[in-house]
Amino acid sequence: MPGRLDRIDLKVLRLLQNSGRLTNAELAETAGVSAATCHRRTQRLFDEGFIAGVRAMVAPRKVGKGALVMVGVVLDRSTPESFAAFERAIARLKFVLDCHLVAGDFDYFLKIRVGDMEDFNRIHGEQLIALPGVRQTRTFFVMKEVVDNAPLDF
Amino acid sequence: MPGRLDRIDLKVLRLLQNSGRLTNAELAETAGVSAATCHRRTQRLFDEGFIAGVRAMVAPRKVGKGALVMVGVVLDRSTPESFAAFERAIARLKFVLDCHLVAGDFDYFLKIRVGDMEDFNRIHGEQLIALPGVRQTRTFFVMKEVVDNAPLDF
DNA sequence: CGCGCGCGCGGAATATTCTTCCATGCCAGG
DNA sequence: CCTGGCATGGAAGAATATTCCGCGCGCGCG
Repeated sequence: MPGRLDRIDLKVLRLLQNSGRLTNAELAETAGVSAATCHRRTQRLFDEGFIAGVRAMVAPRKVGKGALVMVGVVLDRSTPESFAAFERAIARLKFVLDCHLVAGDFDYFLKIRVGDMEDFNRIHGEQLIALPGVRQTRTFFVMKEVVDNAPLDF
Repeated sequence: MPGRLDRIDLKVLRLLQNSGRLTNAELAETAGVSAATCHRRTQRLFDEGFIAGVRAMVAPRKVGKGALVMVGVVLDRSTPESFAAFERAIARLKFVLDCHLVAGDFDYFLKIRVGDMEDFNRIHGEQLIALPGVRQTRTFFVMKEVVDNAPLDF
């Protein structure tokens, strides 16, 4: 790990996590350093990979992606090639927000955003169960999003 | 819903989702409109809630949150009060990134970020099973993050 | 048809901000 | 004490944001 984070770096990180479009001037004032110093600190956070990117969080319902579904997947075989093929295929599916290889009753957990249940059923039938090596899937429709994509606490 | 999105709005939305710190000038040029128009469009996207916020995505491993865990939760009773109490308590736990009420074998699905397994075991024993109304939890350690928090496709 | 209205556009001007350069202060090692 | 390395803040020129203005277009009404 290239560098450690002092109090100011942490402050900048937290500020940018909450408001990614804060100007450098605003950051500097809140963090209590000069604009020049703040600018250097911020750039370092980007350059050294502490900030992987800055993203506008689009409201899903506003763009017709109001339905959230969690899906547990079990594969036929537990071979490295089997896993690799599945993961390669998953990467093409844009509606998959999360895909994690897990230990437990499932091989993978998926988090999927679609327009509605009908939308999901089509996708499930046409694309999910057709993924390479899939033995079974278990679908958990989300009825209420209590917390979705909360900011990281550090 | 207040307004629809034309081709330019969509372009700006997608650009900002991928690079939330693009300047208005850059946005304008890429979207093919004047800076003034682009500025108005962008502000509307914020004002009308199409963009819920802009967030710097902090690299979890860089800040000591490299471990991801999915947890299925079953409550004792399925009453509205029982759900409400659980949700209220969950909101205080900063390490919970997602908490969704689902239909199926579980009542809730949680996505949790911590430092490591030991960290999680402590939290599980001290905080998760102590949440109001929890009958049982099932833990799925994430062994590989294939896709994490992918941008929305719209 | 012609007219006026509303709307969104781009250009221009001002205010703000970014970005870099430079000189200073601080600290550790010789 | 001196020296080198390093991070800082101030200052200045370049870039940007934000607002104001007049224009053109389409639409509905007289």
